[in-house]
Amino acid sequence: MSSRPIPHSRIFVTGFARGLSVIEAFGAGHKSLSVADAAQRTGLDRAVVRRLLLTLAGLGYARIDGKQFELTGKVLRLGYSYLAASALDVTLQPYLAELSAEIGEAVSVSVLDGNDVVFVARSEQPGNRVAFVVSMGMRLPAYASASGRVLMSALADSEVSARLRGTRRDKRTPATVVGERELVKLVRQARSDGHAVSWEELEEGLVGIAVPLGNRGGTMVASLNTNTNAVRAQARQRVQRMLPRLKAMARRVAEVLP
Amino acid sequence: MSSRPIPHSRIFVTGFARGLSVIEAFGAGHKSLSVADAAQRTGLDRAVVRRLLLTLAGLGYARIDGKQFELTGKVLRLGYSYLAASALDVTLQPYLAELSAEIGEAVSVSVLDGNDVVFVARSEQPGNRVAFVVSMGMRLPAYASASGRVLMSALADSEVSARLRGTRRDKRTPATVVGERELVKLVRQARSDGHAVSWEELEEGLVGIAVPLGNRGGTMVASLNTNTNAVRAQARQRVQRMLPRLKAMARRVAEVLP
DNA sequence: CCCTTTTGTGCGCTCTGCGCTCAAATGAGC
DNA sequence: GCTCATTTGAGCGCAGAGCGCACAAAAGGG
Repeated sequence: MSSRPIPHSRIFVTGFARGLSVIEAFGAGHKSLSVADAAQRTGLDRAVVRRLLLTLAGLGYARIDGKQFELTGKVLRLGYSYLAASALDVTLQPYLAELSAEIGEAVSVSVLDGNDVVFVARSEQPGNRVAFVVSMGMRLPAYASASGRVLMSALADSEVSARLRGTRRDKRTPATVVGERELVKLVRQARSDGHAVSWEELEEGLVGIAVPLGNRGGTMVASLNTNTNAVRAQARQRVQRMLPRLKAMARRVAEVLP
Repeated sequence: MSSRPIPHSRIFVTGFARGLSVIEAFGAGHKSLSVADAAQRTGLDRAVVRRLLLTLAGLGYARIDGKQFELTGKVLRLGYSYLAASALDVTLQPYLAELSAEIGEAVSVSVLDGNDVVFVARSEQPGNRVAFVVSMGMRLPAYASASGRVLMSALADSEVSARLRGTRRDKRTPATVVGERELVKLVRQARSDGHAVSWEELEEGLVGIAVPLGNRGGTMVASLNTNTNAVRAQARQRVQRMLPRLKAMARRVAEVLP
């Protein structure tokens, strides 16, 4: 006679949904959780959480240490399913490497998840020539990053406003734009320019440059971005030199994206 | 009268386990799956898979496009739970940046998952000074990488043998060691040396260097690694110069790891 | 040492979700 | 365009999975 949150839609596997929420209950500052901790964080009954955690442990996604549960590296496979699936990572790597070498800065590819930009591929050019892929997972707030504005430019203005309204917008640096109307205008700008540049809005000294990555059909699937340093001399000219190269690469990549 | 794989252990949430296997059914070359595809790949009944996929979609982890399902960026949150939780990423970042600057090469931290080494943190030093974290997810075969050997050195020899036997060991370069006995010996070597070096075993021209990262209690929690180029002159001396710095940093880091 | 609070777990009952089934859609062949 | 074959979507009755109560066992607190 207690909780009846979902009226059993008959096509919804409650146990699965609850399990996923348990995985997400881990996170910053919650490396290990006891059954009771996890129950509190998810709002589920302790017995339920216990079964779910033991299931995770049984499958190797978690480890039991006394009464504390910890996720194992295996959970990365779940996220990896997405990355490997959206062949972005693998398909794009040679292009990213080439572009990175050309412009002398690390380049990356990101997609939109809610109000965050999520990085899914990256290539760096660290003086040393051994190409080494490390990708995935990092999140940035969409409103304050060039890539976020490019990605949001694929949405309708009303949707952009709605998302902005639903996000905490911190003034991360003095230059960060946080006003909803202003941001919508910047997204519109990105739409018509076919690129976005963010000057020290995310971090002092950091300039973000992003262009949309479309497929042959012309639908935007991701954003191609790079950064440069605002404090070095001639940052402006540098950005102006980089932009056409990013766009040229985006055009080439469009041919190979499904 | 069909499948009865698990006799209901009473603490195992089947729906959850099956759901996770559905997520993993996506992956390289399987960006989008129909209900039937996913059913075949997981070996589950179509009706079951359909419910699970619809559940994923309902929660925003998947998107429906006609009869094809696709994972969304939200699944990265699941893996991210692990990364954020194992504060490795955040805690280590300043140390990694310092080390990377000191030795002039990208450095990274990895953990063991089964037979793979998984990267969980990284810092690069790409000429530009803007520190930018991109981490997570990349996998390498443990047997052929320095970090893998260091990480396996925390296991008992018998366990190492067992894992090696259960892995396909390709000769990725002429230098790759693939013999089980030889590899066990190398792991033992890593254990007594407190480090491992892999000369062009993973990729031609690439030298991997790894040391264990322990916590105060002395239990190994990860591996700290870097790479250098085998073809540049004096690679050997360079490795000899880098090793003590890696070890010194590992000692410092041990103080801050839980 | 007793009492309070927190945590772990057994177990009966109900409601979930399984997987049979059939219907609808798709498409192949003529 | 019609028929047949095949694939996909859903309804529904039944059984047993898993819910959550309630008790037990630790873990403090005074």
